[in-house]
Amino acid sequence: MDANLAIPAALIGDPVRARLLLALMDGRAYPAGDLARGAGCTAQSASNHLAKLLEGGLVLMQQEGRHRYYRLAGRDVAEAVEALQRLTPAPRFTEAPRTRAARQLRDARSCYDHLAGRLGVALAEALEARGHIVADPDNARMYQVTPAGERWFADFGVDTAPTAGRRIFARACLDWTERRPHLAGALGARLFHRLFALGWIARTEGGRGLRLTLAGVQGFKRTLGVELEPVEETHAARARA
Amino acid sequence: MDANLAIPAALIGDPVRARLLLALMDGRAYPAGDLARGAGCTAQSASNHLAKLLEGGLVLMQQEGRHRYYRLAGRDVAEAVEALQRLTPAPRFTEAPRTRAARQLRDARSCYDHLAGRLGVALAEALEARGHIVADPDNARMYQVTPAGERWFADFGVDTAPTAGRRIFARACLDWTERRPHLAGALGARLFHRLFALGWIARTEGGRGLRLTLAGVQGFKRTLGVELEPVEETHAARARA
DNA sequence: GGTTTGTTTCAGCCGCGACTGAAACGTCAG
DNA sequence: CTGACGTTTCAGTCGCGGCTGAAACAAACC
Repeated sequence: MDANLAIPAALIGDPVRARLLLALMDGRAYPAGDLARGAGCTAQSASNHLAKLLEGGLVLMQQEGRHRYYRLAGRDVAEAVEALQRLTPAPRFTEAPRTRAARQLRDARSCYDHLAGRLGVALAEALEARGHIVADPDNARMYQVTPAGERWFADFGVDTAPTAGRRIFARACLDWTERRPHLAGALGARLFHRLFALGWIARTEGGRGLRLTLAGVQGFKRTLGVELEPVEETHAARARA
Repeated sequence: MDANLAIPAALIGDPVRARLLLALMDGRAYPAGDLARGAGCTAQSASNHLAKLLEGGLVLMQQEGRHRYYRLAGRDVAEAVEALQRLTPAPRFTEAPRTRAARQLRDARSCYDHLAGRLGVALAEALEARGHIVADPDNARMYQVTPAGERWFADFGVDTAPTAGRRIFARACLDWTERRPHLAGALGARLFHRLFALGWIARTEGGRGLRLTLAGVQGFKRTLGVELEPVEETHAARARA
């Protein structure tokens, strides 16, 4: 009956730790140094904070050679972070992010195990516009897959059979930058992996974000009739090309 | 892109503020002094903390004479608190709460706008055992209402029409003390109000909890065939009777 | 083996924020 | 008006916890 929820809340309540957790929100595992850079703090500081997060059970760690990879402890942690994000006031007249990396992150990123950012929102809205998914009238946080949508997903190579793990199937996850929903849940995760397998999206070089490839631009145009712009590449990647 | 989720998290991260928020989790409004007593802190301390919660937008305040009533700012706040509660380690071999008030709270309480505690879990399990609701196979956090359930709810005086507000209809809310789901969402809220209107449950005197009345014991036996024990009354209420 | 890199540990400093007692303020009752 | 009550404000103290630089430690590379 005690207020032990204050423990995880206080862990998330430190700005540096919050940034570390946000950097981990894509569900992947990163070495401590990368996270320190991503959170904009020194290595000692990150190490200290990550140790606290580890002890608090919010992250997991596995040692791999001389690297220590940290990742979110589970979906519950990601959902708590999202729930807290929803309590922040919406940035109504926000300016465009200055750095290219920040812009990439706004444009397209992975959110634990599905697609997020402007691309994620655009995809969900395209699917909805084409009648493949509809917002659940009873539940603002869910999509329903229409019969036409079932066929589209099947053609696209995404299984729409209910999940065995009793996981939310087609969740409408409120995008933290766009403040509009994108497709999450088991269906969102499957679609994300399929897009990856098709080469329509790719991890950005060094960055935390995702990149819509030229194949993706053409693919989305063909299958959904939606015009998207390829995400700008980094200097390094452009130089190499 | 900044980590402003740290602000609400830090607000919840203080043990006293967390207790204040837990005391408000039933969704009702309480004067500051009551909350101070409930959280076990001085009036000054509570006032200070409540001012911070107010500024952070986690609670709302309305002045009524010389009282200032505080209540949760909305469902989002309650859901964030619940999400954080899920990150706390489950008390596996917890001892029975010592005080009568704490025991009442464990037995039956309201969780923002629906029934929780042992009674809430027992009710959800009875509804599930009778086949009125089933756990959604695709979504661990949702119930589905069966055709038989539709009839039962209608007979009981609870409307099962989808909600206009696009709110989650039959949510399975993980009970924080029992660690098992109870019925939440719009359907849970309607059922809660109906139970209240029928006089099957009542607010405890002075406490934060709920009381299963004798009418409730008989009613649950008759309509669901489930044997429940009336929640013990307080000394004061017993003396008055 | 020596060096470099990734990461943690340690000790010290420093500042934010929570707690306390006293006092002020507003409202209601007589 | 006076007193009581609920609540907030203020000033002061104090301790927890984050930051920093230096050093230790471990693994990999030459």
